Amino acid sequence: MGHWLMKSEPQTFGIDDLARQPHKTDHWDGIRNYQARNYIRDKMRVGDLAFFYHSNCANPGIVGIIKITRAAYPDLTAWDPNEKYFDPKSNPDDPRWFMVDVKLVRKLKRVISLHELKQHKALQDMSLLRRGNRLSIMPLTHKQWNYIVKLETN
DNA sequence: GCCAACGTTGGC
DNA sequence: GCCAACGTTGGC
Repeated sequence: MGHWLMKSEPQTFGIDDLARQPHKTDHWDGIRNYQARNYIRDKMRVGDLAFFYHSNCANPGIVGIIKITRAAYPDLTAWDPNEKYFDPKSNPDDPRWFMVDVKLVRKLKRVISLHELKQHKALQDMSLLRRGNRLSIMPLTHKQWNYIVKLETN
C-alpha cells in the first residue's frame, strides 16, 4: 500500500469541506503539474492512504488522513472554460490532467504543523521539507508515514 | 533545442 | 505583500 501527502489550500478546499461531502468522499481535481499528475496517474492505487495537508494558510500542516477510493480518471474541470483550472490545451481525446477520488478517514486530533515537522531529523528527507519543493502530491515512505502518525499523540 | 521572460506556488 | 524556486512558454 502506498502513502502520500496531498496539499490543498483550506480557503479553497479544506478538510472540513471534505467532511461535509456525502460519504465524506470527493474528487481531488485541479492538479496541473506534470510530476504530480504522473504520481496520481501511474503510482496511486485504490486503498492507498494520504495525509491531507493545508497549505498557504496561517498554520500550514497535516490535518487529516484520507484514503484513495478511485484510481486516476480524466479531470473534467480541465475542459470547462468556467473552471478556474480550465486548460484549453487539454484534448478530450488525449486527457492531459487526471484526478482521483478520496474519502476522509479521520481528522487528526491536532494539526501537525509544518513548523513541527521541520523539527524532526527523521523527516528531513521528505520532499515537503526540502527547499524549493512545491509539489502538491508527493509520496512518503512507510517509515515517514508511521513516524508522523506517532507524532499525533506525542 | 537553448534560454530569457513570465507565471505560479507557498512559506513567511 | 514579498520573494525564492522552479516549471512553462515562446522567440530565435
